[in-house]
Amino acid sequence: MQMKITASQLSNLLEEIKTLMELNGENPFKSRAFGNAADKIRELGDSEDWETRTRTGKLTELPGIGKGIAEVITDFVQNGQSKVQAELERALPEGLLELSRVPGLGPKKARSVIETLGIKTLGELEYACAENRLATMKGFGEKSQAKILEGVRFLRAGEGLQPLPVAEADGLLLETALKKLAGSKKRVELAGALRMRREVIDSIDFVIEKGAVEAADWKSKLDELSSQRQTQVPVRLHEVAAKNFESEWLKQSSSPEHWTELGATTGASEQAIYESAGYAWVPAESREWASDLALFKKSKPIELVQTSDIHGAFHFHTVASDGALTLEEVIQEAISRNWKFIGVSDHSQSAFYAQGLKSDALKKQRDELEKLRKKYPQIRIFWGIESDILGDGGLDYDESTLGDFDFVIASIHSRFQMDREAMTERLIRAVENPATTMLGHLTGRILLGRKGYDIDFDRVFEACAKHGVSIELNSHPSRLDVDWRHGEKLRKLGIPISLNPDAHERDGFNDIRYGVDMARKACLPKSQIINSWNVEEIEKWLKK
DNA sequence: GCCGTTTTCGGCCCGACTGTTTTCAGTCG
Repeated sequence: MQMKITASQLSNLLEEIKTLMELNGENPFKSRAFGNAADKIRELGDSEDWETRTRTGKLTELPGIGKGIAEVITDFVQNGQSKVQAELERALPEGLLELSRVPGLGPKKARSVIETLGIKTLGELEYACAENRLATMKGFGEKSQAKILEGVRFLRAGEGLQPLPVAEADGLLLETALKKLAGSKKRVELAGALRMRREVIDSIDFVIEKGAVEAADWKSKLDELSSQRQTQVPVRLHEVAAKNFESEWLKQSSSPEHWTELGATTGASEQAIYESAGYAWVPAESREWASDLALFKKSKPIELVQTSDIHGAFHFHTVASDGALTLEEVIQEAISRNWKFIGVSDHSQSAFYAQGLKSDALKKQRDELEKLRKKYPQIRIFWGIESDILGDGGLDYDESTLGDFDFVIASIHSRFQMDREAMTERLIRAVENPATTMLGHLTGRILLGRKGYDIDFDRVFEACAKHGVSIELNSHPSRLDVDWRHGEKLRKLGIPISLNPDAHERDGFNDIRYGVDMARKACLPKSQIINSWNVEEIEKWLKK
């Protein structure tokens, strides 16, 4: 069966080849070339017809794609697999791919662990750490062993777990298949963690009407779909009689705490069940804490933000630092979404790894921005910077440079290893800086990849409230940081929350929907979400 | 591997940190 070739298939392939080359110790510039080509393809997306471009030999017209990479792509498009990728995989020592995922273990050290200790799996590595065998190896010691052990435990906890967007794609695939099997007479609905928009998904749940599908049919359908699925997240079907469908659907789309707190169990619809208990309908994503239910009292339910309330957003990177779009392209994309405002913020000078902007680059961007403001009067363009928070809590430019921006996002990008007290002080100092508008990705966590650093949230939140500093809800699905679980504190302190895509490419604009999901999970009122404010309100707030 | 040119080679982003070492390799962002 011929499947349409998508940009994400191709960029994933090239990205994987890049990783395999790194692990194989290839020339770093060569592997980077594959990474660059992957970025380019992702950036162009499916506006390109990749099959036609491949067939007609026009791949090399794209910058970053030369003869070599065009051959790899052609091979993949024609044969559905890549010889280069297969060869690289063959050349790789067993276990290297898995072990190199551990924070602190790069290609060199992972290889050394495999060769010296004969370790091939995370489980073996964990055991070797417990046995103190790593610490005795050349180039390793007590501390690196402890760090690696922590990394292994963190990764193992993530097995069978997937980030929301990845599991969501599987969920849609399965939902379509299930509904087709069930036909129009029997109901099938998505429930569980996916319907609740949890940031990490541990199972894909459906509530189905009794007799909707035969177990054997579903099993063979699942087998058939397994090659198209991107995850091994377990799938669960909850079968229920038609008369109890709504109540079961509600139960399977709520936390146990929420379900218990609600108390009511029967009704013709979810809405009716909530109403009979004195509440307005609660969206599934907001059914987490028992105490949040009170926010939905029928007399005066909380108004949550929705995607249609989003008039704009802050935190976009451009080609001036590590983004893929030019300043003008970012603005045009915002306009195409009917946004009323956009806040661009490239990296600051200390962010070498991301080509942070030095003073001449700042001036250049500012001049360009002035021209674009005239050219696109239909949108308010805020000029900002994502300033690194330095080790001592200071920001990255002098006071007068910082004063030129409309807004400043203060973020930590280095020195993650500080203890709780030092990190808390560092953040508070950044909050106290009069130039700071908002705190970026508060804990630096990478979901399923890296724990955030430990801070005293209460103290940081209180400092934000005191100094009128907003907190970013970084909407990249691997961050979703600040965590929605802090919703009650943020609500009580009334700290303005900014749903920031932190976009480095066109696709990143879409991530804001995950920010909306998390804001709804946090039960933050719409009025607290900066993106829903009109331009005058934002300008007034920024002036303060 | 890609690119660009003063074109067929040489450069491609690089600084900080960590833990190890006893002057630096490896990892990270």
